Amino acid sequence: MKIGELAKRTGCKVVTIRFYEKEGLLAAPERSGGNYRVYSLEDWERLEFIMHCRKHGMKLGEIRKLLAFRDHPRSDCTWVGELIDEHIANVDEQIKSLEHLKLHLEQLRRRCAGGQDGENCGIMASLKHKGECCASCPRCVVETIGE
Amino acid sequence: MKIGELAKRTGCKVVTIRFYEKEGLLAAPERSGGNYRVYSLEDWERLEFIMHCRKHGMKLGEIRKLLAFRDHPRSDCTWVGELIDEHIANVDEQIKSLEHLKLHLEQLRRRCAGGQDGENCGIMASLKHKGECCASCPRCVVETIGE
DNA sequence: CTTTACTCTATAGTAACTATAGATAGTAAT
DNA sequence: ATTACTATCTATAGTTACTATAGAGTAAAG
Repeated sequence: MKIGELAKRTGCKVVTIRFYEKEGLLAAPERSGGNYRVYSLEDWERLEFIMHCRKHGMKLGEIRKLLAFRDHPRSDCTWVGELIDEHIANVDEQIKSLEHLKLHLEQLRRRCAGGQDGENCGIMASLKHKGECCASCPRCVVETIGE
Repeated sequence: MKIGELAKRTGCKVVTIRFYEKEGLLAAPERSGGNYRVYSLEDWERLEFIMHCRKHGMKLGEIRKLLAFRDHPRSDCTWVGELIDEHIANVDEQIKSLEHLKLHLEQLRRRCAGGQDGENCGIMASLKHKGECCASCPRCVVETIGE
């Protein structure tokens, strides 16, 4: 299987496959007579593993560790669960932060309905100061104190 | 006002201020005898504007446009509101995506309670395939069709 | 006068790719 | 056999918004 076929089967771009090789996530595969990369089914499976990890938002460094564990699966797997826990906490934090941001943006949006010039646009004016909600919403208060 | 003081007043790091200057968001300020940057109150306000935009998740390119508009506020501001709308849509999409990811991660987490080796860890096993939910949850079905 | 803190420039590194240029290989049609 | 087209190869640079580092000059305090 050449790189293009592997790309098609996995949905991973050709350049990205080469990139993963350079990064040491995939081993350098066999080469054909014409110096083309030739992949095995194990390579395919390994790439799928990598891609599923990526879909779960894992970093390449973390995936490297998981692959190493996969290659030498002797020791205790507890850290794997903890890694997932960390990710969940992380994702949670991101969601909260984005929801908060959304509030601010919606508030900002209401400041101008358009059709003004820059001097009279409420959005432009609001971008000079902190949002109105900052004094009252807990997230902003914490951020303000933290400054 | 030297760069350190501006940094303290705004909460923006010294290096970041210099970076914004290099990127053309802040004009190159006056220099003191000893070649130190000297900032005015206008510079301060401009930096605050930039930082508030950043807090709203705007990209430097977008901020550049907003600053240009601020500098020449003749024309119609409608695009500013549309820009905010785009951001809101964007943030919404990110939230949905993260909530979906969280589901997957929680499902993954339940596959192993730890104390196994790599061969018997349900998380490691699950990372070889797509998550269970993929056949039933709308987001995954769409992604699967898209492949 | 020395120490300490601040500032300067220039360069490289971060994450995870993406894009580009130029060369080579394989395949299909003429 | 020639042409055209596609896939592959390598190496390098660009992306975003900073961050880190090195090495040197400046200012303020003791």
